[in-house]
Amino acid sequence: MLSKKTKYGIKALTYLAKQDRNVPVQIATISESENISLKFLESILLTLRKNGFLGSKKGKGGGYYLLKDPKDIPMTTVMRVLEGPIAMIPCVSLNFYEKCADCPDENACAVHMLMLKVRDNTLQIFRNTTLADLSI
Amino acid sequence: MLSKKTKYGIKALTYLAKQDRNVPVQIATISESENISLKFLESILLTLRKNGFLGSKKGKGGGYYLLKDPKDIPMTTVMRVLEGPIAMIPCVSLNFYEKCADCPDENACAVHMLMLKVRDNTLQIFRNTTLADLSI
DNA sequence: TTTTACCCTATCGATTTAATAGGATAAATG
DNA sequence: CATTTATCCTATTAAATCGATAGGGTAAAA
Repeated sequence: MLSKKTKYGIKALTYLAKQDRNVPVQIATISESENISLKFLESILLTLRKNGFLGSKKGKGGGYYLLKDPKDIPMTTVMRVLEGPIAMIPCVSLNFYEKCADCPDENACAVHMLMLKVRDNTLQIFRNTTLADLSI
Repeated sequence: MLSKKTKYGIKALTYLAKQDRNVPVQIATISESENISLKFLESILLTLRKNGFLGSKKGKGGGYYLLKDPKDIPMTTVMRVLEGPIAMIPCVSLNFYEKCADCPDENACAVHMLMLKVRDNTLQIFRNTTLADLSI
């Protein structure tokens, strides 16, 4: 299941991608437009800022804005920051690899084999889809 | 994340697919071979039996066995019974569809658009992969 | 100096997950 | 027919995660 954090994060990024990058947008504006709890969204945008996606400005006229061109933001990076691993199981994860405790041989494991195929495909989609593709 | 229930379920099915279909295999045998908690595996096999994948036999010489040829068991059916929806979000699910409360228009939603692509791809893999493919 | 809006940490209730406990039922065996 | 074997079934629980909220701190603009 995709977490609401990720869902809301993508919606917020998409919202920002449709705006003028030089004009900061307030959390409250996005919150109301996208029907997202203000405080929850606040923490999500904070995460996105700390991870280099957003810039922010305090005080009157402040808010958040995209730091990069949407077409230079592949969904892999967004997903990894908000959702964590793209793979369904750690033993096939590129960035969050972990060995299964119960599995003596990964190469002989049916689950590993199947989930590797799924990960390859999903990864390709996320790599080839940028924020710009989602903001039309 | 793939649940351990699904992971263990697939491993157990794979194990059974490698055996003679006419000879029941005891839970304890699979549990030991695959390093799965016996009681947990018991409940998983029960689910698989109730959903038509396995047959069972009680008493001495009893155990579980596959009801169908592994090549006639696509992973879609296994995943749906053990894991639930294949889609990452209910609004793009075929079998477990639910509308998002916050989303006024699915067709204009970035998350919907992205997750639909992922679901299509993942579904294709699960449809084209059978238990036989995983049991080599 | 007041207002505005982001910054940051802590906490909480609800849900889900993985596992366990403990006995009931049915089939084979001697 | 009693005993052993192995599945059947329900309930419970500990831990983790999730979504959301609370509440005050900080910086910038007017």
